[in-house]
Amino acid sequence: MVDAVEPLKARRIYLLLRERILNGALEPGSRLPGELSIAAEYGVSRVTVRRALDTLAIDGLIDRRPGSGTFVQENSSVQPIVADLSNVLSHLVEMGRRTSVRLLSFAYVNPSESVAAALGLGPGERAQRSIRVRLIDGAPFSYLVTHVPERIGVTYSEADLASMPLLGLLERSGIVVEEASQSIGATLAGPDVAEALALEIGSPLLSLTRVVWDPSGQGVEHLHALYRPDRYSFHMDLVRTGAVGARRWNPVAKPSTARPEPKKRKAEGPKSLKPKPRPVRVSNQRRTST
Amino acid sequence: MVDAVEPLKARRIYLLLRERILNGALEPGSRLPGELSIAAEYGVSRVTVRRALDTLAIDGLIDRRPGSGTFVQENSSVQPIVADLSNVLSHLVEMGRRTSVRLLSFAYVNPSESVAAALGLGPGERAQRSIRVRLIDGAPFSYLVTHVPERIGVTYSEADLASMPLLGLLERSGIVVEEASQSIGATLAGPDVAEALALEIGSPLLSLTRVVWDPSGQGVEHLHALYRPDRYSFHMDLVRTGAVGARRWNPVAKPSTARPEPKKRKAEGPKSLKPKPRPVRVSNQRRTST
DNA sequence: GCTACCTGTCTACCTTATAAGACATTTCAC
DNA sequence: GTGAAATGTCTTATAAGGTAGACAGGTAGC
Repeated sequence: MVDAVEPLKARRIYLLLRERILNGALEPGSRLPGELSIAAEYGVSRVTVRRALDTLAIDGLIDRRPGSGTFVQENSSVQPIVADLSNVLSHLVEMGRRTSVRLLSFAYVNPSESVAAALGLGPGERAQRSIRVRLIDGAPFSYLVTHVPERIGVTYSEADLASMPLLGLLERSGIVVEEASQSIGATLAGPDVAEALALEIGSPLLSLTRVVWDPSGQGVEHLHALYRPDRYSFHMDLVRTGAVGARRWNPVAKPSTARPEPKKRKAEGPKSLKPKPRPVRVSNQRRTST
Repeated sequence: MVDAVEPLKARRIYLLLRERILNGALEPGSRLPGELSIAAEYGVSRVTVRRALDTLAIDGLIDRRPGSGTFVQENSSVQPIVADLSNVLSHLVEMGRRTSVRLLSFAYVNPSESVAAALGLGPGERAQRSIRVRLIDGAPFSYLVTHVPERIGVTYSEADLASMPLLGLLERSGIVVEEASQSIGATLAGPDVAEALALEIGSPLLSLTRVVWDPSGQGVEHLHALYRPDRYSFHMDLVRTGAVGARRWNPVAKPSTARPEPKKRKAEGPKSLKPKPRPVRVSNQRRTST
């Protein structure tokens, strides 16, 4: 990694500005505040801001014009892959893009206490741990650490894992996968993950932890996944249900068809991670067709 | 702001050790190598190692015993609030905890292009923008930026917004809220958000963007929410449905009763009864800074 | 042309991180 | 008890990151 290692504050500001540019909060073509304004905003000196801007310029994210200002490059906003939460597995195929997997690690280990508890393993019981990185069009976007009870893990090989989704392997082995529970959070990239995902240390990551059970309530898979938010985000559609006073949102069970591929990409500037500001009338269509 | 942000090498070592602790490579209760050994291992001075260990101690991940050694803490994980995705609004009340709201900003503005597009506003059409911070037991955990079309925003007052949920206000005003679309990602805390959430600049945040429509397909609310992942995370239970070859996950429609927070952590014993795939809370992710 | 504001560049100075030790104190195995 | 090894607490010195300000030169609005 070329790294260039800017010091702390400069790097932090670099990451923050980069984030705002990539997710569209700073619209392409627009002018950044002056270096002195940025310095004041973040409470640092102008030199430090300039170091951050230097790196952004190297990245090709900004265009600095002496006398005029610093501008966000036009093409710098990126549309992340969108994973529909109700259809977690098949979305990648639907996107019609090429994904591949790199298997970083494969071993039988004594799992940590939290993993053992989640899977319902007894003390001393081992688990197969694998670490994989998923790439789309050659670019890594997820870092997956899975634990599977040893007795289940032995039903497939390391080579299998490098070429097939884990859930598919489990089902091929006759494991019935029925229920799962997952939570979503955020964290920062540590050294290993940063390198695997081609990120700077300290970059933000989406974090997903999922435990999968078979019908008997026996844990069959523990997944800890980290996603690059600029390349991957979760999406879901909701409908409002329930009587007045007890209303709540329920997820829409969508058919597993592909989402209409976005044709244009300009200017949408998805605030944070909004995948596609989604044509407003779509809800109309769906409603009438339902 | 207490964090003191260790510098480069110390931070790198902190992150490395932290990762090894969190993913179980360093077993809870076990002793770390001596400070001098660690220093030699990473090629830094002992002072630097000690700084990293200081931070780990503040995080509660290690226990330093003079003369004896440094040990990995047994558990001590902070449980964040858990928001069930299918019941996003009411979970806070269900938790039986006191939440309050601080209204930071309230104004009618010209929305950014992306917000205008999401809400279906015409050019020049204004929107009411409010910025609120939610606190639980006095501790801030979310930063909410909402945009509402001006014609709808005028149906309630600034004081209303400071005391009632926005969706409640909308429904009180006769707006029928029917569909929504949201996506979840991760980002870094900028200066204003960091201050509002009592975080360091550059801390990781969960990001949620939601657009709500009425039955006619007209956008009524655009929400951009940022959550402290150490205090708030999303959770969902899933079931596997569909025929072989077209299987996918579907969310479980749960009754809106409160979930007893599972404090158990051990093997769960005989789980012959399958009906309750109770979420075994996995303390995978931990706060990273603050 | 005048002016205000921007980036580019440089200098001098201060603060902090890191290194490399010395030394005290505690713990634990023997 | 003794001694090895661990953390806690200093010191001194060097390196690196960050600050503050001045100044040159370009650009654009008036």
